[in-house]
Amino acid sequence: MSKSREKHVNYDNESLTQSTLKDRDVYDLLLKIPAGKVSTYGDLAKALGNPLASRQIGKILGRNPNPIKVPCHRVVMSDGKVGGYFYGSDRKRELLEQEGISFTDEIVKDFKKVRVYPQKQ
DNA sequence: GCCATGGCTAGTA
DNA sequence: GCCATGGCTAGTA
Repeated sequence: MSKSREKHVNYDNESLTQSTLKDRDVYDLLLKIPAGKVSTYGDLAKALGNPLASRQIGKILGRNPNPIKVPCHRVVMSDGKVGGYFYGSDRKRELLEQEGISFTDEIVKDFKKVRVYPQKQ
């Protein structure tokens, strides 16, 4: 795999938050997922112009600086499985259920209906 | 080398 | 299940 680094560094005030620019982009997208809806790691990656970066999205969500404000629990796997969560998948499912999402056998019920595709704008 | 993924394939029922 | 993916990190020198 390519080892080219090309590290992304912020030089504006936002760099003080110790989030990379890309992290910020991900969190901004998350804020566009309303309660009761979900999106997927892959969809966020596509929305940010890097369709193969779904795993990186997961890692970025894992270091979400503000789990209260930024709803990373609304991001699930492309097949409707719950996916990981800092506080555990069970907690993630509970949060989603509180927002009206149902599960059958660990899979989001009516996945197509509750799935949204946030765009960067 | 990992990894909060994804998509495709084989192989079962 | 399997393995490609790609960016970050631990750990060596």
